[in-house]
Amino acid sequence: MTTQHKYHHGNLKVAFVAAARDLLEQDGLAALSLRKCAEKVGVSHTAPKNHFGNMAGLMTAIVTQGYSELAERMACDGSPCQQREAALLGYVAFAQANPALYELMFSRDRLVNDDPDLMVQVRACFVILAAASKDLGWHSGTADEQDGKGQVALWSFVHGYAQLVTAGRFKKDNMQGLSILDILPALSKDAD
Amino acid sequence: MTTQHKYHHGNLKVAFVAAARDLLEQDGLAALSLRKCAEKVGVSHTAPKNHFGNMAGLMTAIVTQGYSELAERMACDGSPCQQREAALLGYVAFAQANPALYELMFSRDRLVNDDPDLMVQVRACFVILAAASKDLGWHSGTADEQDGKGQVALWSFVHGYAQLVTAGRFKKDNMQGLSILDILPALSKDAD
DNA sequence: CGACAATGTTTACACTGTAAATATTGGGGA
DNA sequence: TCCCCAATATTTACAGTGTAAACATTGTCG
Repeated sequence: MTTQHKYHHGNLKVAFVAAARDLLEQDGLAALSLRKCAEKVGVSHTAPKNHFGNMAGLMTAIVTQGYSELAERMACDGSPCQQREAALLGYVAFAQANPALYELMFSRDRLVNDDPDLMVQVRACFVILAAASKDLGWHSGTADEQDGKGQVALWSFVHGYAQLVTAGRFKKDNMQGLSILDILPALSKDAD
Repeated sequence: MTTQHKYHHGNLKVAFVAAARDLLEQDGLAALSLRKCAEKVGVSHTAPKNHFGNMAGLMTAIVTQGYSELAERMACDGSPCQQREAALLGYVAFAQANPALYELMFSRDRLVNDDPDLMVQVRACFVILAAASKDLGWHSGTADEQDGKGQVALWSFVHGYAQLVTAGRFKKDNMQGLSILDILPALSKDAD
């Protein structure tokens, strides 16, 4: 009974997302296809249409899960300084652990960008990064201006670093033994 | 005679790259296809095989041209401070003017990453950014250490900013009237 | 218990990249 | 000059892709 094939799979949505993520990290973004996912799950290739609509819908679901996991990786309960370090290290670690998914998460025209679930998870990540950019001391102006600029600056920095690392644009010559905490400007000010 | 169709196109390589870039910025990265390029050029759909080998070869050619243009946009003959400003503004302007091409330029598995021509152009861009990161004053350590970290930091920063802007991850609320020069930390130190 | 919505399958179609065989052209040596 | 050959472009073919429409199965709720 347990392994018996039923006409209704039950939770095909989560099975599809899992299969898609396996294919994504195993063979790369270009090799991801609905039909391979369907074969992997053991279901006809048009089954996902009921759950995701189309390819963009499936990718949006994967990416939404990705942002959720990214938020988990960045979360920290310690001091502000510890929060910042955890967020940055978690961000880069996530990108390195899921490079193909990370690329898809910042793709321009493959996702349903106005998907409500996706927007919620993206916002959750931004909130964590916003908290991590408090009291950076990078900018002048009022406290609000400092916060606004600091948020944009910190996210730009960590995202650019993560993508350039995962895309292989940094040669090892410059990077051996360095983490993002060593590269971030003026972070050492309150580091110890 | 001038518009007469010849069996040998003449300079089909540059014609294909131009057609591909048109399609790229018009319909997005997902809509780029060899067959559409061929139709646009007015040639059979297997013609590019002799020049580019495959899709990755064509994309590599487009991206190589992109890096060349990016270097042009960043280049500046003025003072070090002017060079830095020109490089950063040119970088962001290029990304905003060619968002789909810019995304492709940092794609992971669609390009021939060890292509000699591509590596030359990528390196040229890095050289300009390295010059622009001189005397940033962001890091401590020896001059060499400062330079190495500053190069990685500045490229991370500008690339992350450019991609997050073109990907629409920044809401207008935080960004109205601000340029990257306003966001860069500690750049105002020598800005005036 | 029966209708109905949810879910999955079958079939079909247009489109894509790639390979192999073929055709055309132009240029460089006899 | 002429002919051969390499470069270049075409034709044909094939496997793979996403998507739509029609159909089949299942669970649920009145």
